[in-house]
This record gives sequence, C-alpha cells and structure tokens, in this order.
Amino acid sequence: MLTFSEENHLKSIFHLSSDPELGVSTNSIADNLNTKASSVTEMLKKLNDKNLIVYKKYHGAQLTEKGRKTALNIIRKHRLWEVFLVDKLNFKWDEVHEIAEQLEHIQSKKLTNELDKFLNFPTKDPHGDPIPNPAGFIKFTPKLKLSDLNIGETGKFIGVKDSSSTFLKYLDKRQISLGCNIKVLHQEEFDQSLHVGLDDTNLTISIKTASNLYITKI
Amino acid sequence: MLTFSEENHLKSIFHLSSDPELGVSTNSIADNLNTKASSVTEMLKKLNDKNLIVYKKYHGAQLTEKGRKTALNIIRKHRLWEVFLVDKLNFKWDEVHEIAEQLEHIQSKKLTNELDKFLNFPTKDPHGDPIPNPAGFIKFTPKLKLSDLNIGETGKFIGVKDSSSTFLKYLDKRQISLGCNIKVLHQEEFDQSLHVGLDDTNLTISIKTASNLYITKI
DNA sequence: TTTATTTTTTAGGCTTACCTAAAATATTTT
DNA sequence: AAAATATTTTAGGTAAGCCTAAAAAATAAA
Repeated sequence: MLTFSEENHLKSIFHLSSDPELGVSTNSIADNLNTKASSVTEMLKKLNDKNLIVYKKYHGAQLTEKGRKTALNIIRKHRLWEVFLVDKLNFKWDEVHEIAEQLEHIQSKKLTNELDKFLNFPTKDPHGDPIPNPAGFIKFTPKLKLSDLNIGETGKFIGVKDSSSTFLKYLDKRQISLGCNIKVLHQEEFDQSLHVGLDDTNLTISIKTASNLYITKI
Repeated sequence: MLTFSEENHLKSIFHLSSDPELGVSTNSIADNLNTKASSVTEMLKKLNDKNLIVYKKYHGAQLTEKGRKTALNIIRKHRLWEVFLVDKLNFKWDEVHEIAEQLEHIQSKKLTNELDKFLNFPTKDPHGDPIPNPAGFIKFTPKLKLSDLNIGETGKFIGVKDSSSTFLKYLDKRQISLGCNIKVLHQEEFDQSLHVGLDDTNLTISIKTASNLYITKI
C-alpha cells in the first residue's frame, strides 16, 4: 500500500516521461507537484527501494514495469472518475480535475472495475485522454496539434494539451468542443493567428490556443 | 479543512455520544479508532482549540454545534456513497463500509449534493441508517430490537445494530433482509432463542441475533 | 475515608513528508 | 579545459500523528 504522496510522485514521473529511456529530473517533478527538489530526492530514494522506479543520483528517475503499472492504475481511476462526474453528475469538463485528484487514491479494485462497467467501459476521459485498461495498457493516439496543420487542411479536435480550467472554459465560450471538425482557412502573418472554420461559423484563434488543441487529420 | 484523522475523531465522538450531556471518554474513542488513549488526548486538545468539541481534562469530549455539523456531513457522505455502491455498482451491503470510509473524506459540496440527486435523495443507507440532509439534520427513528418484542408481536426489520460483514453475511444466508416482517412465535426457555415467522417460513434465531436487529412494531 | 484500581494525561520517541541553506555534482559558457 | 551557472543532494529542522512508559487524577472497593 502506497501513500498519497508516493502515488502522486509516480503519477508525476509517468506524465513527465516523454522519452522512456531518459530519466525524469528532480526539479521537474518538484515543479509538477509544487514541492521542493530536496523533498523529491527523498521520495525518489524511497520509490527506488520499493522497486517502483530506477533512480541514480544526479540522473533522475525512470519507472520500472511495476511503477508504470501502478501509475497507470492511478491514472485509470482518475480518468474513470472524471467520466463519472461529467456523464452522471452534471459536472463540466473544467470542474472535474481537483475532485478526481482526490478520488484517484481510493483503494478498491472492485470499485474501479464496477465503475468502469457502470460507465460502459469508456475509452477516453472528458478531455480526450485515453483510459488505461485494468491490465495497465493504454492506447496512445499520435498527438498532432492544430497549429501543425497546413492551410486548407481539416482536423478533428480530439484532446487538449493545456487542461487548465481557464483554457477549458475559454473553449466552452468559443463553442469549441471535443469531436468537432476544424478547418484551417488562413494564417495571419503578423501574429500567426489562425482563421478557422468550425461547423457553419468562422472564427479566429491565437497560435497559442491552436498549439493547445490536439487533432487528427481528416 | 480538516485532516482525515480529525474527521475520524469527530465521527467517532458523534457515534459514541449516546447522551449529548455526557462527555465521550478518551478510551472509548481510542477503542473505536484502534489507536491509543494518549493519541486521542492529543487530538482532543486540537479539536477543542478549533471549537469542534468541548474538552475538559479527565472529563471527555462533547461536540459543539460546529463539530456536530461537521460530523454529520462526513456521515452523510459515508452513507450516500454506500447507497451508490449498492444501488449502482452491484455491491452487497456487507462490502461497502471500508470503501465508504475512504470516500467519506472526499471534499466537494457539489459532488455530495449531485450524488444525492443522482441517487434520488435516499433517506436511508443500505443498513437502514438515516442519511443526514445537507443542513446536517438527521431523522432518528426509535430503535426497538427484535428481542424487545413479546410473543405474538410482529416487527418490520429496519436496521442492524452490529453492521459487521460477518453478521450481514449471516443475515443474507438466512434470507433476513431489510424491510421484511418478522413475527415472534415462541421463545425457548433454555437459551432464549426465538422461533420467528418470516414470509412463509419459520426459523429459529439466537437471542444475540435478535438483539442486533432493529425493528418497528406493526 | 483510606486504599486499590482504572482512566487519563504527560513526557519523550519515532516516522512521514515537508522545508531552508549549504555542499556536491553536472552542465554550459567562455 | 577552466570558470561560471544550474541542478541535485545532503544536513539539519519542523509539524502531524502515531507510539510506550510513567505520572496524575478520578473512581471503586475495603
């Protein structure tokens, strides 16, 4: 049985592992968890002793298979609870993260699996992120950003990079919602902002917004 | 914001307060929470400083109005989650307590109230215990035990005193379930065991079992 | 109403998970 | 490759929540 803090560190390492070959740096974990590097160092030693990560002084941390499975189980719970909150309890997609951060630590295999069944085995959370299966398998879809498209191309909006409540609410306001098709019509030279077509309307979005929208080309 | 330990102490004091005039003893709380008296003393001081209880050295603890409201909110969450687990996720009534002990600490007013709505505003948990409303009001029903009935009287089974998984599973096995009517037919002189009528069948139950079944006379 | 027993509190320790400041190591720049 | 900078670790400290053992107070028994 792991503590909340141990679980949070594992989750953090998972999210920060872009290249599984490279170690995740102490500072980046500290940033991610709003703690200090010295606290992280301490925790890395402990997780290493528990065979959840491989940690070499001054060279960051990598998840072991056991650690990865553990992290994915926490992420599975987090995302299932998010689906529950949105689909069953009338929450908006910008309101669920904090609560899921609490719920993800609840220990009960049966609970997780029954919840999964109750929700009809969802494959994505409300932000478009994939939900790992009970065995810890997760299906990644290649992540193209809207800003990567060329003029004239169309993408289907499948996820957000920034999932802050601020950004999510902004998308709501502009009626940009998961699953919609976005066609890049034109790019302003001055500030790189994009004119895009969405359903029957046209709108202008900043390059910053565009680079936070994940899409698949269609 | 209270810690889990603070919340558990408040809940414990609430459950142990038979007479609201009398203080709850340090030892009884320690027993209830599986800790030691010295740990409880420490916590009582802290809860007293936070105006959640009134604590006088050597004279136990009593909840203040604020403490009572806080305790009832935790109990509300606990019981709503129990209903959720049984009604929506196929849990049995003997499987829900441990998980609800975890879920009761989740902080989100909106979550609690939406869950309440989702469950159709239940008034009782799966063991027959009343669910406090959002304002912290709880409706107690007078608790008569089956063992209090006279021969020939009938009671409706409305709750359990002992809610251990062992006892609950035993009741399942004997098909004694919440809401059923039980008529006391005869009492053995030798061991006080009761012959009772339940639906179309007769069965014998020990006096210990009978004194753990709450009923209302009908 | 003393004495014995039980209950509760105090004193002092331990572990976890934080922290700051200083030292050690790694990385980047010149 | 030496110096400057950035990163990471170590050393030492704090608060919460637990513990054991001893002291103090309350309660029960003689």
